Amino acid sequence: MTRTVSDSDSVRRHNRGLVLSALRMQGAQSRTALATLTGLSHASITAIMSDLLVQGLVAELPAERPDGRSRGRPATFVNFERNAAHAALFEIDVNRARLSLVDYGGVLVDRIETDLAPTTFAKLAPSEFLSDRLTALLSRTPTAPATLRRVAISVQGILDREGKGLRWSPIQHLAGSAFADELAQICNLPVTLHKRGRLLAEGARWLDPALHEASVATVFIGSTVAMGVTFRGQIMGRGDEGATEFGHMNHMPNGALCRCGMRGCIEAYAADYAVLRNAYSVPETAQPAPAVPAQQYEALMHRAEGGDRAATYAFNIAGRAIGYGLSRMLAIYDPSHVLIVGPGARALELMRPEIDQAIKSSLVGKINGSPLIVGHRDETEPVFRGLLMKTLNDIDQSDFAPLPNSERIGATG
Amino acid sequence: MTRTVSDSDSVRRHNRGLVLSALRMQGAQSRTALATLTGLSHASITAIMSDLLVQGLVAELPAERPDGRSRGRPATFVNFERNAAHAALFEIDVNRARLSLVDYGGVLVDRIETDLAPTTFAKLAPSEFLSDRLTALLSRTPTAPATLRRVAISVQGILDREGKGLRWSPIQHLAGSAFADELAQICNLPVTLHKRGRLLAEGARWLDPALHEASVATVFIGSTVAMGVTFRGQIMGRGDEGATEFGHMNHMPNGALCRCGMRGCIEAYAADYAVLRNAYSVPETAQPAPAVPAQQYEALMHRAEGGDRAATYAFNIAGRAIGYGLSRMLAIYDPSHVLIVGPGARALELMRPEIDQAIKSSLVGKINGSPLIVGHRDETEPVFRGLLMKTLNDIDQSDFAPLPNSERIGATG
DNA sequence: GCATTATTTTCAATGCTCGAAAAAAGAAGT
DNA sequence: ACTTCTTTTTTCGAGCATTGAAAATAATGC
Repeated sequence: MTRTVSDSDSVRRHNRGLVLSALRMQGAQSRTALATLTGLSHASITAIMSDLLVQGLVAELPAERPDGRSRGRPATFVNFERNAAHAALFEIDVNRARLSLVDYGGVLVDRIETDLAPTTFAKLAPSEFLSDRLTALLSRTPTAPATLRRVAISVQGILDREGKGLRWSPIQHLAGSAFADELAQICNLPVTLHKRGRLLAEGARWLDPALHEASVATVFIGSTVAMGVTFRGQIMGRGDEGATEFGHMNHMPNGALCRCGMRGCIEAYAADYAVLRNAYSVPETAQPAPAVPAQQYEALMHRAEGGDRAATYAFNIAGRAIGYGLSRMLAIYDPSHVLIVGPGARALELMRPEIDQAIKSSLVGKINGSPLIVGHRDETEPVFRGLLMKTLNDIDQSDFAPLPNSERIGATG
Repeated sequence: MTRTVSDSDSVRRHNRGLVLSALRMQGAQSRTALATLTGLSHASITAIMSDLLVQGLVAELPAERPDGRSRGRPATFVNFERNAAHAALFEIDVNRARLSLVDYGGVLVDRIETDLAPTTFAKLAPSEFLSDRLTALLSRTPTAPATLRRVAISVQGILDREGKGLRWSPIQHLAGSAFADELAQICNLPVTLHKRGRLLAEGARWLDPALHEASVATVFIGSTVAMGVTFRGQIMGRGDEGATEFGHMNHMPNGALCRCGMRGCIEAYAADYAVLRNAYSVPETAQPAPAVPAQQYEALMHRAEGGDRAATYAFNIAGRAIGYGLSRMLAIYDPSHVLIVGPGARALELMRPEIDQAIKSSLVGKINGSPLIVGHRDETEPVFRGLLMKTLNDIDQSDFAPLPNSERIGATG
């Protein structure tokens, strides 16, 4: 038990949340449309909507449609009031950090990019770096600081069980620092930490409406291998924040050396550096290259597509590792779709035969059939999109779903 | 969106559910205790309770405690009315079927066991077999048929995505038959199908109150290898009914021959027949033994405990397969506890070193640390317990949570 | 027998939802 | 230009479940 709520105020709160997420998902809507989307009565929509309008969270759009051909009273559309809130979104990668300012309507307002060196965080405390970047960004948009409600950070690595810090990260000198909490102290705002793979799953939901309620595993293949999983539209993984660690799932006991220092990880067979290593017959126990230029990886794909034996072999190995990883995942959880994103998505067809075969060699894959495996171009946008939508959704539900203008809620008798 | 409810009746429904599950979990309680357990007000408990009493779902216990020393008005305890409902629970195993009649209080009323031959379901349609057994059971308890509300069936194998039928099963001639639906037709009752591994997880929740809200992977090791997983008290796996297929997760590409016909499954290294095969240096591609007598398996454990090389080796191999399986699972989902049950639980200490090492060789295992792995004696009871509690809970929530004595619910305006 | 103590019920108030009817705002027809 | 039609949105009256506080209940202790 334990959880339990007073349930009464929670109904209203829940319904507000329903309205907000309908708007979030479908964009500007008329009240009538919202009633059918949420299943609430028109009367309730009117009530909830007038609250939202008073609070300035949504605004009525100016009447449009001068193009005739609508019979009755024209609908007035409502949508998010863009200035109702802002969020700052960090995407921290191995060699780059990107900070985006977005408004409550989900529109990108401003953006700063910063290169990262392996030593950056050795010299400068991560929280200082972040607050510095944040200050720089905010100074350029005078109106934003007042309405900034969240700082969200995308990172790679393994989060602790509370999702508060990194236990391990491929980004040098980042693990072990409580930078999220520190930044929250400094800027006095909620700071949330998100595993990149998880945001991939969140982003995939918004890429294609058909996937929004489906069960999807989104696999990123590039300089790392990552995965995020949704189950009927819900993000899976431990906690709200933990996430799957597909890239470092073991593929072969005592196998190839991975960047993480362990051996036999899927990443050590399928990431760009692994393909490179195998294409050039470098021993699989050799230290992984620190970074692989995009052109070099692309060139390998071309060679393989052109029939080059060594390159083809390397992609076969990669496909095999991905395939067995998927087949092992299918044993625990089987999605209807697998989305391959990132630079490696372009090499999907080179890997597909081995992937298919690996899946077919497992009982679940054979019996239930393989999920639909599709590649998706967009390399980095799914992560940004995921971060954006997750953060806005969080503001909707946590900040704006309660607040019925007076403070005490519920029956007072 | 899409789901959405009218919310209003759903509040009442939800709170009734809260009361019922508090009772289910904690046993007989006073109203005051229920108020604190559910977080509802005393007034609401009174209202809900009087409904439940009128409907005959719960009953007040006769005042007890003649032993003095209680100051104020003595509490009257309420508990489930045992005859409010009955459920019939089938546990179908490879060589045995067990049918139990239980009442709404969770008490075992009657039980029939039947041996199964590999040809049983070739000669007799599964649904006929089941309805025959059911008739036999019900004929012995005249009062039960009237209040029978559910038939629940535990099976092994792979369920289809809807959880309506078996796609594959180690039980001969069972897959492909729509016996659940057919039985539902015959006896005109809801018939639910449950994967055994999943019930294991359900059962584990009830074994130890501390585990009820924890994240636990329960692994059965015996003639098969199965797993069920809970996440903060919620059963995981696809759908409500699908489940994890740990035993047939691939361990080694192209590895040992499994009973399922595939190669390299964990089961093919860790089930009793696999240990036997390895202990006697039978090639791992040899056809698995159809059944291993319990004594023979026990004897192997004794030999290994006594230091016998071949037996120790076999259990090491088993531990390795289990360990890598767990390590791979940890990448996707990491529970705080792993419960090992079944005959193989007795061999846990023989396997533990290899399990530990496999987990430590993966990044997540190394960084986050190994979950707490404990063995649990009870061989078969967790499954029964899981089937029992899941079915009763289902009756609570689905049948008894609505029904506010008149039919139309909600505001009527 | 009366005060004390703990459990349970009663009571009045509150706030949410809903359905139906009314109002609003144009388009179409004459 | 005015009425009729159509669709959207608001208003209104009612029902329900919840809650906190107060009252009732049922023993024990002195």
